[in-house]
Amino acid sequence: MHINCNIIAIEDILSGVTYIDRMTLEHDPKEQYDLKSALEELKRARFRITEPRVAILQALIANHGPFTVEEIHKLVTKRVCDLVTIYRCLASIEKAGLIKRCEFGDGTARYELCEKKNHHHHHVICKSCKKIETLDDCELQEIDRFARKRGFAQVSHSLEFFGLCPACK
Amino acid sequence: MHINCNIIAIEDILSGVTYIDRMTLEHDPKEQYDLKSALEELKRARFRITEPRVAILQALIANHGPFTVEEIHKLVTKRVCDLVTIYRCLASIEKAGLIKRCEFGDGTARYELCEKKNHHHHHVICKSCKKIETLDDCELQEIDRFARKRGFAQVSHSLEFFGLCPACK
DNA sequence: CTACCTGCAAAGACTTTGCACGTGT
DNA sequence: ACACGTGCAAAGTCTTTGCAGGTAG
Repeated sequence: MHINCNIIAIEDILSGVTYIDRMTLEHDPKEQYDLKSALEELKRARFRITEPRVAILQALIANHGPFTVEEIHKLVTKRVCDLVTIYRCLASIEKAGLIKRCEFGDGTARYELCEKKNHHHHHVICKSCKKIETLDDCELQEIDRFARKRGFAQVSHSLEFFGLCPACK
Repeated sequence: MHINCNIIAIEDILSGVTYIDRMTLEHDPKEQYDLKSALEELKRARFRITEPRVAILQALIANHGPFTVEEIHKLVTKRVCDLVTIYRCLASIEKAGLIKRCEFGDGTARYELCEKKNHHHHHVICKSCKKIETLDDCELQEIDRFARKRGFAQVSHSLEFFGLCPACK
């Protein structure tokens, strides 16, 4: 298959978009998937390697999200595929365990690349400019005990912080 | 104004609805608003006391949520007002600080009565039966420090747990 | 070759908005 | 009296689904 590398610079696309902070785009990639290993994961999960899927993975590897479906569609250049295909591909890629769907209470889902060995983190969202920052090493590994104490199994959680970022204060 | 007390028993309405656990309906009401003080709050926030608003508050006082807009509409009996009015009333009542909007990542907002003096809590949601339980006294009062360390002000957070409840295990 | 994937169009679910009429204060 | 609230209808936003044609393995 010929992979048409239609990924364009996120700065060009998102110019004027305030709620994605440039800061978050530079992210320590030490645990991130590269394209090769991501495609291997996709294959292992019995999904086919198609141009839209490769383009989405490239976009999410090159730019640190989370991004809405629309944003991802713009990132891969609308020419690559239809918006509906982005929805469907994101669903498959999520099933393969490569990306994670986040909800921040604004009624729109966002996706971001998982890190290898499933190291998870939380977000801080500015109430004013909507910038999303990532909290690494949040020291909350044991937080699920609150649910386990209630007899729940297979516990996971979603934790998002909202506030005014230094610039908006 | 004549307040038509059209609230009917939640058991009658929600019969067969699995995702609202009966358990959560019996909730220690020590810090809950009663109708009188809730209406006073509404008045203080410059909102008018209307039949739909009274009915919604009665429903939320009598039944421990969180509930979707549709569920609240059923709780107050569809006769009281249109679904659109429920949306608008919930927005006003939330602005008055009496109820809280929650999002659990299924694309549907839910509302629940606040407790007086703003004592907040978190939820545990069963991945299988979708039952929502409330975690009181979660010992996480200091959790906002994670965001404050990043220079954020006016920090709040949303924390939801997902897992398999004892019955579904 | 065949099951899986995609494009296009349409529908679905939830929520918001416009406007005329009604009501609380 | 008049600003605020409501009903009905319509539109808006995000997401899912159906079906015919296309493609990876």
